[in-house]
Amino acid sequence: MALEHAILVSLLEQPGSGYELARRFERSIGYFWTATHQQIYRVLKRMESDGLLDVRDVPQERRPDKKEYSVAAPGRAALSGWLHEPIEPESLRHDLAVKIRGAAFDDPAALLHEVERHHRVHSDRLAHYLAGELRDFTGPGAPAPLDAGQELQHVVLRGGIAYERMTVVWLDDVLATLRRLGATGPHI
Amino acid sequence: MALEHAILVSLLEQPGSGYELARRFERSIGYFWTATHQQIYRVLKRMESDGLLDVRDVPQERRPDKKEYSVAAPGRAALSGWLHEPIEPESLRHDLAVKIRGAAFDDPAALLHEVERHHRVHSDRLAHYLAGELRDFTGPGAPAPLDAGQELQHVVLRGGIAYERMTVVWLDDVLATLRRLGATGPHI
DNA sequence: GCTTGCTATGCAACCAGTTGCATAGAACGA
DNA sequence: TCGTTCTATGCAACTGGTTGCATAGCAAGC
Repeated sequence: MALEHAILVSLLEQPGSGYELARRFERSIGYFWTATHQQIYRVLKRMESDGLLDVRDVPQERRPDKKEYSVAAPGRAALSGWLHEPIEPESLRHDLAVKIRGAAFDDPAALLHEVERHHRVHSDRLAHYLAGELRDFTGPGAPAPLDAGQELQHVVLRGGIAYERMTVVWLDDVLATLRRLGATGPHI
Repeated sequence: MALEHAILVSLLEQPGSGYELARRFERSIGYFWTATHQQIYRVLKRMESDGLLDVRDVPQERRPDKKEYSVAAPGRAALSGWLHEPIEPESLRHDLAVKIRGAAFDDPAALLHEVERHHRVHSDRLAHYLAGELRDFTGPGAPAPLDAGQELQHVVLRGGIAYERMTVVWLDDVLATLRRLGATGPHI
């Protein structure tokens, strides 16, 4: 269950509430792990009752109070244990690829709009990541030299950038292929 | 539920038994979707009772009999309907990236073996995909010209190749970063 | 004769994650 | 004043997927 571990890493980097975690999962952590707020609240509750996390009620002005979570010693130990366990290299779950192969049994050209939409989303993500890299790591306002944590965050972000760049190039290839098939003849 | 659709695509490309599907999911379809045999048998049963698939008992010599599934008309219609629906661009679920960020709170150098192992797995997958491409699409024994279905299978395979190639390059980057951190000083 | 491995199918229990819904105070704009 | 958005938390029901286990025939090798 890697959500637990992703939460431990995120809370070690910076303690925060469930709501704040959910927003982080839409941004930086979300580069490589996603979670909804429901899932996060549930797991936080379980982790706290398991003694992995500490909670602190934080009254706030002009907005609802929040519960700030931080990592307790057993949480840190649990993360460390996980880090020393081997994990399976992940495999893809790529719906769009299923669709592309399925298009052979339908109209390939009908997929064009869908693929173009995915192309836009991945281009946007790439631009977003590149802006983040400039802001946090390579731009003039970035800290230099980076500490170990920042170096590791940067190399993970470079992975996200490489993934989005690769995906955009591949989707160009897919679009060209679909157009070629649509132009040269009917489908099966 | 994309497993249903992946099964429909696979059975349209070639009818087969649950066991054969499971092996395909370890190979070509598994480039972009994974499933265990238990999951496949269960879904096949449901799809058949929903009328999406036809079954045929096939007695075999020298090995147990099998049930050969093929796509019925409603199954084809269901696939077509899904192809015309938009889907969400997928997001990553990358455990290793969580580990890498987590290494800041442990010993970065301890991750080296793990990352090297992943590097080997992805290098092997890349070699495997490239061999498949040569065999089925670009080598001397490959059909030419390709039909629409083969063109689409090829473009999906090119996606898998691009993914593995990108991953191998990124893991080189990760290894260099971990070694640099291990060499220059202690962790947090 | 025994073990190992391959083909072939399946059940049962569990777990992670999604979807839909609910609540509630405060700010903000039409 | 009314609807919308943002912060903040949560429950309940469901679904998709994993894990562990079971069965059974046949082939190959020791």
